[in-house]
Amino acid sequence: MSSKLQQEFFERSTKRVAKNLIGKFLVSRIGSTETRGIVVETEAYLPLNDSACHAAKSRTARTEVMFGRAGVAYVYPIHAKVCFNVVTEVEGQGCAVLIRALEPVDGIKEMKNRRGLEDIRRLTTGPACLCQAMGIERPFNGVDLANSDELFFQEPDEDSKVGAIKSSERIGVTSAKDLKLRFYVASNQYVSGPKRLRV
DNA sequence: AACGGGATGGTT
DNA sequence: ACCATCCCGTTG
Repeated sequence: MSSKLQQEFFERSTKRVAKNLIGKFLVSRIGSTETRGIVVETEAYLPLNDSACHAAKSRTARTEVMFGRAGVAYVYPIHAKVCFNVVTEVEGQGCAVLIRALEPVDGIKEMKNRRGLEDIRRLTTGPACLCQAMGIERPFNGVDLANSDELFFQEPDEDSKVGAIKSSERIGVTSAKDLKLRFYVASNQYVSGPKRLRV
């Protein structure tokens, strides 16, 4: 029987949560539609000494939920889209893990509808893409994922062997470039990547 | 009130 | 390489 990840899972170090979320399911049940994917790429945004973390600059209306309970969704708008994070650590720190890519598992037809395209490789590769595919929109900001039936993480039934996890610099950030806080399944085709595919 | 920069993504 | 798009924090 697969189980919903609880608050304790998220109330740990941000880096550890980012790593441990790899291989878990992300599930959305909106209306009669269920979509599900395996988390294959995350990024940690730390409570201290991380200038790329939204909460590091200021505690404002936008970042308020990052200072709340672990396990709560932080959904923020960017470039007319949204990205989805889960808040980590003990309350009041201001940190979260960004979900950057999923491997689609269930509800692929609905994902295609929401994304308006057929190519399965492009459904959930990228933080804003997966939000659109899963139906995650701004009202999900502040939702407690441990106590929601609409959006939550789930432990896979069996050991869903996901490949080796690697780390790298985070994508798209303009500060704290040196921190290797992106985690991804190296062999997975749904992992996103820097635009510039330089070697 | 206005300004400018994004934890993006799609097109040229 | 370029830019559509729009929200939000900052500044005046």
